[in-house]
Amino acid sequence: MDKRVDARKQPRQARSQATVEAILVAAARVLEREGSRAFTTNRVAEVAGVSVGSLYQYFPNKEALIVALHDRHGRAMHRVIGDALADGAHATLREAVAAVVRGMLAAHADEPELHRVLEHEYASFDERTSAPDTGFDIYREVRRLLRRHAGEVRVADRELAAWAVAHTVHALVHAAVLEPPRRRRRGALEGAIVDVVLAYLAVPSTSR
Amino acid sequence: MDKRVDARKQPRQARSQATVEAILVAAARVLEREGSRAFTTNRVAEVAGVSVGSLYQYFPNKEALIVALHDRHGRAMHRVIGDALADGAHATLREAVAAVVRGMLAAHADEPELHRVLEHEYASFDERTSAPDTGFDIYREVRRLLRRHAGEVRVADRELAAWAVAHTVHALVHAAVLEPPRRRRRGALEGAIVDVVLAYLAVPSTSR
Amino acid sequence: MDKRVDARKQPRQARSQATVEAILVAAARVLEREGSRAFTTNRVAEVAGVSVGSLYQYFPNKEALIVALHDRHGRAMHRVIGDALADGAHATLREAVAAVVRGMLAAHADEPELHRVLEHEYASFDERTSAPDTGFDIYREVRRLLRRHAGEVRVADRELAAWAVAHTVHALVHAAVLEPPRRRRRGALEGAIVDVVLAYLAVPSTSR
Amino acid sequence: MDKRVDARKQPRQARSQATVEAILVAAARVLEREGSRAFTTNRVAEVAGVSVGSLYQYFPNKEALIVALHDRHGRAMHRVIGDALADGAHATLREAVAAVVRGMLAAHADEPELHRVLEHEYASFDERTSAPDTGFDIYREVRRLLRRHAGEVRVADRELAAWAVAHTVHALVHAAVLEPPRRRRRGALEGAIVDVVLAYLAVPSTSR
DNA sequence: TATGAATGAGCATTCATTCAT
DNA sequence: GATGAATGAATGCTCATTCAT
Repeated sequence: MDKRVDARKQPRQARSQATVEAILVAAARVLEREGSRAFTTNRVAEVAGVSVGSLYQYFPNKEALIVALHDRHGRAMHRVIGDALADGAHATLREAVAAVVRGMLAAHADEPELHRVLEHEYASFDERTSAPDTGFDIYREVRRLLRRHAGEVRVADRELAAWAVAHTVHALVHAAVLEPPRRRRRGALEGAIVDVVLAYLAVPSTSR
Repeated sequence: MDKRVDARKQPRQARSQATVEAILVAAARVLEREGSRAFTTNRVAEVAGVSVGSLYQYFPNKEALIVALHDRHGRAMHRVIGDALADGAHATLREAVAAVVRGMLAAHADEPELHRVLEHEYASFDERTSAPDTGFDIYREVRRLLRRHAGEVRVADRELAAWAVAHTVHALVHAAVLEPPRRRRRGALEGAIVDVVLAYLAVPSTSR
Repeated sequence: MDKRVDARKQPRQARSQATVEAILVAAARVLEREGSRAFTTNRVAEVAGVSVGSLYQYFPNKEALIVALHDRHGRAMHRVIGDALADGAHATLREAVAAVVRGMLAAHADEPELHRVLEHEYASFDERTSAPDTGFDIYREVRRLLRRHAGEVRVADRELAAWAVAHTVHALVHAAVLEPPRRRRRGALEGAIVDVVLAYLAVPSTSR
Repeated sequence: MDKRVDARKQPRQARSQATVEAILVAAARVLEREGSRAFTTNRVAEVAGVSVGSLYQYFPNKEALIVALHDRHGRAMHRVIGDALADGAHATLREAVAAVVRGMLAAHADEPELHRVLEHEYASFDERTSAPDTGFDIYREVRRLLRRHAGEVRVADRELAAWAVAHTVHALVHAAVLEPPRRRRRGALEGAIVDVVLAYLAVPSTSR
């Protein structure tokens, strides 16, 4: 029996939407500033300025909060990448990748802790919980990116490359905001991330 | 006031050492197979076949188990890298990196879930917990690697490169055992990881 | 870092106040009838007919129960003494002391065991516990008493006398309800206590 | 079924006696310096420099430690009073009482905390525990004192007076070492205690 | 709808006591 | 006798969730 994690009901009135919004903002705030230990439904409700009961009116359980936040973040990333791939937005692969990296860094800069915690909480759900796919398939996005700039991509196995690039960018963006090397500006980190990706994509892969 | 997480007492008798070992094995097993939610001291003791009391005889609290496991893993990784860098072990940078990647993949293959969970639990400790540094500084290792093969390294900022490489390898190794792309063998993933690293290190970085 | 022992939240609704009251009554009952060993938060909640959770809603920890009970008792004693010292209440020192002793005996008669246990538990708090002063300073009360009836008091060191009287009355009242001598009625004990105090205060103290 | 609290076995060899002694000294030390919370059999054994097993060789359970310490203290008090009442030791009642008070103060001065804690622990034993009477009956002692100096005693009910005196002295001696008034020397406290007792005994009691 | 008091299963941790060595 | 590793029942406390008002 799967546990429901989708929002309990769609808020239709403006007031309800405001409540849902307040709860999600509070959830993110608690996760970011107080850590996952403090992330209790009562605390979130308190920070949101509503009662626990109201929280449960819109979210069937605690996990639903995580799912909602995760989903939001996924959509934001989707937008970032979509913008970078918009028709005619960027002439070269490097420019496109740079745009994506810049967008992701910006999206993670404000609440770095949040995204690390979110990721783990989301991953540690019971198998029984059917975390609905948010419709954001990063693979697809990266594949689109590689296809669109196929001329500049030398790697033989494009699917494998998409896997490597997706995980590399994700990890380096997180590292950039959570454990940046001493004394480097964000621009330098952005450059390094782009370099890693570009060097890989531009050079013919080892015969194997 | 820091929370102690170091081992409570050094087991001297053979019996005690066996107990400590059983507890750590059980802790890893629970984390791997039952997830962090099931990771309770009572459950760990049960799986280890000892009483909770015995667990607390050697570990001052639950976090100490995480620290011990994390520490063990850190030492193992240290060994893997150390071996790959041993004098005359590998002639080229590619061979050295491949050896490291192969060793890390092997070390993560058996209990992939464990390492993901471990990482998060370790990271989510309170500030108050003084997690002792395990003495394993991956930066230093990577820097050593780059220095030793300086001739093959083109990147201008070697420190920044060490940061990028360390995080990239770490992330891709984890991804390889946790979310591998469909139908690729481990050898192919190893190759891709090495390619990402090598391409980056071998190509002159963007002026920036 | 002090341990908080003050009430966690002020009960506002009538229902909450009833709960708090039930918990305190249960706490006193358990202490009195089952002893300090049985004084567990679960037991108190059970006797109060509420869940442990409710107990913790109003008392941050077990010690807070002791503090609350101690505080209550202190206020009651304060009232007893205050009444005995009210303007024009008693013409002579003997009458005033007798009124105080009578009031204290009455206040301790119902739950003698409770007050003994309470006293020890309260005294045995960790240094770290910041037991708030209940505002009941018996010294001050006794000093007031002696000052008001200064004409009948012969002791040279009035401060010292206050110390002696306070501790004597306290001890004898407790002894009267906990370990009374065989076959004496309460009136006789009251008389003896008053005699001890009066004789001391009325007779010029030894030169020393 | 009563719980045994008497010493488990009489140590006959010198070594055993030394062990028992070490354990009791350690018990007193822990109670005095670390409080009743820290008073665990393991801690006592550790401080005594023996193993828990050895502790249980001589004391059937934790309570037996309390009983033994209580017993020791009782015997010491008995000796103090006995000395003060020895034939021809003191000519007047005041001198005898002063000797008793001085002896008791001295006996409590070193480990004041110990005696407070001891008293409560001893009192809070389960009914089921048959704490053996140590043979020290303070009433008898005080009655002997009053009888011997009958000429100076004016109180009508000598039994009642013994009760009052015994409890008063006990309480004031404890208060003198635990909560002495500011700036008074021990001599002054001793004087005050003697004054309280003497004034009471010397003055004809109220008709009642 | 909103509230927040109430619930109680569950978890980390302690400690008196035993017993194999 | 002595040791100290092992035991496990018991305790203080938390927090997701419910439901009467």
